[in-house]
Amino acid sequence: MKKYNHTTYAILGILTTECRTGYSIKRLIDQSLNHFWKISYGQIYPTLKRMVEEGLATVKTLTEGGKPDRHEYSLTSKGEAALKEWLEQPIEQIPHERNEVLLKLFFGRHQTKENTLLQLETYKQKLTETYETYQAIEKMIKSNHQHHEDVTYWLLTLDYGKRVATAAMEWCDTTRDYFKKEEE
Amino acid sequence: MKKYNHTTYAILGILTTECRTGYSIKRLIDQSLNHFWKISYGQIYPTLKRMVEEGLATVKTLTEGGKPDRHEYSLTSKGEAALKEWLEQPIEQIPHERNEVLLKLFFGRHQTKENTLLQLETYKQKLTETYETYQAIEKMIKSNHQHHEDVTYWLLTLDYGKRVATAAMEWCDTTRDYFKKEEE
DNA sequence: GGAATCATGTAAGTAGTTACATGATTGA
DNA sequence: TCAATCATGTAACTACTTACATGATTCC
Repeated sequence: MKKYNHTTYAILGILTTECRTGYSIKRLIDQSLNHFWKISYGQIYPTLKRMVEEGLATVKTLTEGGKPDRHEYSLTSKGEAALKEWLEQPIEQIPHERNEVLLKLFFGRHQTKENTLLQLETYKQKLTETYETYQAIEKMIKSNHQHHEDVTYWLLTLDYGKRVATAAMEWCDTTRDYFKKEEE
Repeated sequence: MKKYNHTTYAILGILTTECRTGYSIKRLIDQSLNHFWKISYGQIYPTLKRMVEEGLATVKTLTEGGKPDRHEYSLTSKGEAALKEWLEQPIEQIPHERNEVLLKLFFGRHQTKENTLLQLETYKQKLTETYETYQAIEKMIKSNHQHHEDVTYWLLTLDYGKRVATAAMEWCDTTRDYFKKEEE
């Protein structure tokens, strides 16, 4: 079967929920997948168009006076099959993260200790905020039972985010202590 | 001061080591930064060219019969200043990882349990390999004392990679157990 | 009255990958 | 003799972001 890009698969998956428009797809991503998958309108709208051309989805245009036309997308059986096929495919590569903090630390010899410590503080601060966002999302998902069939899976992805963030925060602490000890 | 892209800063940093050519920059990245920063020749060569145009580096061309000309790059004081300035800048955003395994799990309702378990197994397998690679890099860095001034920093970035990989592996185990229990 | 939400999309630009092209030397 | 290493680079392509443009409704 033909291969599509990641954005297409992400949208195929989202169209299995009750999200039907580009706008609501964006909202779902921002609210629930944002910790491991971001996407912009500049990708969503052209991708939706292409998906219809490819026969993965159909579109119904609802015209209302004044407002822009509302485009409601639905999966075709071809779309469903493509999603299933992708889900069954084991991943080829683990994601390679690009980490700016580590890049700066890598060249740490050219910085002052104070600056390195500041970088670590900032990073930990951001990680803490991220962690709190995860907890907020978790709360929201749990209280909003509309999609109860998906909830378990969604929470598992959040658990991943929390664990990784925790490990990163612990690294920040250990590394900070290391530099503090060196200062003495 | 003018802002440059991440690739430029990465290369500025590497030019503080004894790497002087596009080829050896690529090698250093593959051997030591690969766990959080990848880069291809298609980026390195055009970036080096631009860096010379911008006055961040100078180039000396060494012609030898037969072989392609060897281009040796050196930082200018402007280049050093740009690197220092970037190092002092605290990061604005933590890296947003795109994780295909999580994306598939997010739509796990449309998969069989067996398939989800298989995905987790594959992911854990890859993480294990990654972890082992980190240990191999660590060994290599420790035994190769040429760059001893940088070694501490390089090892810290590896520690990060190991911790995060460990957390991810633990998540794999917990999640697997969760699905195994459900099966009963 | 003004911000937020709903709703669409495009154009220009940046970033990055992959495949291709070339060819000498060194070591097993 | 064959693979690996050294060494350069470009062209085509894919992916993604940001800024822009439009405008009604709803809530504070």
